[in-house]
Amino acid sequence: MTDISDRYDPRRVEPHWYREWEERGYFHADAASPKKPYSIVIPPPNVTGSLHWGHALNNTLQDILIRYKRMDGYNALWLPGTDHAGIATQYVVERQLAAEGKTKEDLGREAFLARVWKWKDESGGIIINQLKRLGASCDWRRERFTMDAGLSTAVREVFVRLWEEGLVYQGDYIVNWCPRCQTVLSDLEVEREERDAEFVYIKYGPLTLGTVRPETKLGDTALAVHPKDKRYATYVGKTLDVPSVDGLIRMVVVADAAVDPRFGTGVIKVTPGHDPVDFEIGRRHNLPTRTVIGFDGRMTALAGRYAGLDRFECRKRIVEDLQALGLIERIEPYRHAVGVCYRCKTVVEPLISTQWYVRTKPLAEAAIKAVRSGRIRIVPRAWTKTYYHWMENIRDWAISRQLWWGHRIPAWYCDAEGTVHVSRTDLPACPGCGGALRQDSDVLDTWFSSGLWPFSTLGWPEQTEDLRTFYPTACLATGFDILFFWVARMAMLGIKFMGDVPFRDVYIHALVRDAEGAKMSKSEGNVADPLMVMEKYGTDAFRFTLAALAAQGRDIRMSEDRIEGYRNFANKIWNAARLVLSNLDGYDPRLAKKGTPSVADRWIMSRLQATTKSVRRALDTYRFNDAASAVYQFLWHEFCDWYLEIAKQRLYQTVDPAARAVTQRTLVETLEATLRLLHPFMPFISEEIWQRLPHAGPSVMIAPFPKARGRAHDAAAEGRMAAVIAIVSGVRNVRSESRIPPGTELRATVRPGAGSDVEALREAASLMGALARAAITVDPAASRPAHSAVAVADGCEVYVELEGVVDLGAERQRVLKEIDRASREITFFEGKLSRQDFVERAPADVVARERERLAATRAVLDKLTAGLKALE
RNA sequence: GGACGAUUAGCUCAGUUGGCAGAGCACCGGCCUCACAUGCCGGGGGUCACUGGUUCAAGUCCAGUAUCGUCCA
Repeated sequence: MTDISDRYDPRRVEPHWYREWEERGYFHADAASPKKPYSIVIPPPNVTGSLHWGHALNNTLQDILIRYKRMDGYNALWLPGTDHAGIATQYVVERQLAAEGKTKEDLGREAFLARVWKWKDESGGIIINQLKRLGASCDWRRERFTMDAGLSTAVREVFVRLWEEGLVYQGDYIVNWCPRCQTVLSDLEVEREERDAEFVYIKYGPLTLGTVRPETKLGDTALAVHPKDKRYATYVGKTLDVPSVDGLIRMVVVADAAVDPRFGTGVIKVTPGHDPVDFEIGRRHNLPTRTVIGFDGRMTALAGRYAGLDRFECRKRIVEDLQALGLIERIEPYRHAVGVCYRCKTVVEPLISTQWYVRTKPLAEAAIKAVRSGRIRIVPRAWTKTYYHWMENIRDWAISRQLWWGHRIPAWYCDAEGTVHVSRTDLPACPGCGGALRQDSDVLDTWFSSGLWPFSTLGWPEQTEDLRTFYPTACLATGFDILFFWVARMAMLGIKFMGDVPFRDVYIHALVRDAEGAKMSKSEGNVADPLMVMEKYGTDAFRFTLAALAAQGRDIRMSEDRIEGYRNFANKIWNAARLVLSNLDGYDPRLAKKGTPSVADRWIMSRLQATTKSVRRALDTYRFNDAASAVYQFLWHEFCDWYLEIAKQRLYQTVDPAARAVTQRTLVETLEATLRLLHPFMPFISEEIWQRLPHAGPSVMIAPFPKARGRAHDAAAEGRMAAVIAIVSGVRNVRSESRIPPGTELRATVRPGAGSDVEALREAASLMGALARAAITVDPAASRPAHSAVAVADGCEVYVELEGVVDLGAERQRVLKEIDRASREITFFEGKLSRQDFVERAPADVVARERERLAATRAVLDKLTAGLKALE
């Protein structure tokens, strides 16, 4: 391995291993395997999408889980796929057509759909290759698309069964309409955007009210006030003739609790045709509806002389006309959030239209129960509240979309009979009269098919082996932004159609933001392409960064500094491996059996066990950052900083071949096991190095994940190493603070403390000396040499001779600093222990611990004080 | 207006059951020591937003205040 560079180059390593794993079939899960199943379905990215930071985080975490479980002996399935993304995909192709000067109507439905499929086959699913670049160990043989034949069958089956049970219905309701996309949007597809507007106070006879939408005045059918509002009580139930743009109009005044008496004047106009709240008020009071704005965003014939005007143009005209008539009291600037289409940002127009709905209440009840009973676990717990809140206030789900691209609604109309027929199979003729049928022209909301994803992808409605083995899935990992869009719907539909929850755990992770905290978004232009970042720093560093940041509550602020740090970590591992590999000449495992492990050998093995335990516990509870930092800490600050330095001493100084072999074995075994711990986080570098080390099996990817053995904690070795580390650090500290050049060889004497193991210290003396660059002797009877510094380490006194080499003033400063620190601690402990309450009421072990600490710190102080005197 | 969340080192953030405040980066000092300068050694740095309360003990539990954020009206 000495032939390879001292810089780790991920570009030379990564593409190779991914291909290898895939070709060897490691990603594939066998439904017939006797192993315990562990399955995850991917949140399907849009087929139009390309990898952004959110995907990168989401899929890295899933890959960590699945690689961990696969290594740990589970039959691990990660099922990938994409989503047909109705509006987005149709929009992409429509834009292409527009560039050719054509519209989808020019092509006709069938030709247009053919065009979309062509686009999908040629340009869709870029993200799949990007996921591979990320190292995602998905079972690509099971890749699915929401418009696949099988999934389409599932969609129809679900629609028909819901219809048969009365859970799907058609109705005239107020919907969110996008005049540009010419489709209805679900509540969730409407985004809020802050915009400046005018709050116009209009006189309605004796009353005045404020509105930001004066154009809807033409659709007013009532005025409303709060029932308890005394100011207007006399008007309630009265009919007023109020002057308006076209003379007097007749308005009834109703009382409704939906009115906020503190907002504006406390009076609102009611426009049931163009406002969701007004729509509800209208139903409660049997008010008529006037639709004055059409699906094209222009005023309808009912708008009289305003007919044909764009709704915003009309707003201006109405205000002008009202002003001319003296009907405007005043106009105030107003900033508010308007609903816009999540896709094209056009202001959404609430309109009444006929749509298909899912009756969600009965489905939601079961989904709530699943979480309450613990059948579904939401992690972190805090999100359960949000889930309940949404589920308990759920509104019926508008599932029809006026698009062409998607699952066409399986409903046929017989115009002759005036009947509707919903069917699993295409209907050629009316089952009643045999006459011609017309299929509903709408398609279903994309989330309708996504809601079936955890079981439709496994073959449902067929009772497949995959379904039996892998449903319910173990975990669903997602950002909180689609908790309602998707997670809630999967829960409802999974329970309904599978009779069991679709997943046991829902792990909600943060959203990725840029270093300034802004949401990463293409329109903001603040996005560093994650693929460029992977290219620059390596996929492993990129993934490790995401894992290390994953714990953060709601946001992750991404910064390149952090990624660079983990790139350095990868390089560190690489170089540690180079050191190990270059010292394996003549390594004979049989010879190692004849040797005895040193304290350092036992220590690093013990630390490895502790690390293994931490990593497992962290991964089992979705604490990815804890897992990542446990590996990082161990590998860098224990294995590299201490063990490798010690091992070098033993390898270069020891003549005993058995001892040398033991060291080699410890190096190999520790590094090998650590690479297995690291693999889920950094799959590529771990494989590359693992392959070069002595190992069992064909790939680290399918090697067993390390297990923590119960009795592996070696307290004796850890105690002895703690002393070594403390003494070496003590000498180094003296050197540094006293400005002694690193090259100067020091002389130091260790006087063991009361509880020290003198023999162990003697054994470690030369080792400590090498690490501290000092000649160290251990002498229980030592007295302080003149002109020496004293360090107190693990109860021992360490005298460092400063004869000639040193600035005594600096040394005095150092000791004074230590004395100050110890004194402050003593004050703290004394204060605590002097309180009667503490001693009497705190648990005995806590009190005892504090007493021990006080005694130990006092001993340190005594030694330091003596040391200071000796410097005078 | 309502709900939820946040406020800890210069920055970005951890801190699981209350028991001596942590990491990474940045900073300061010293080192090209035979794996690594993408490195090594040493070091400084915090009234845990504020005010009360519970407790022997509060960053952690409770109430309120302030500022910021997200979602919903």
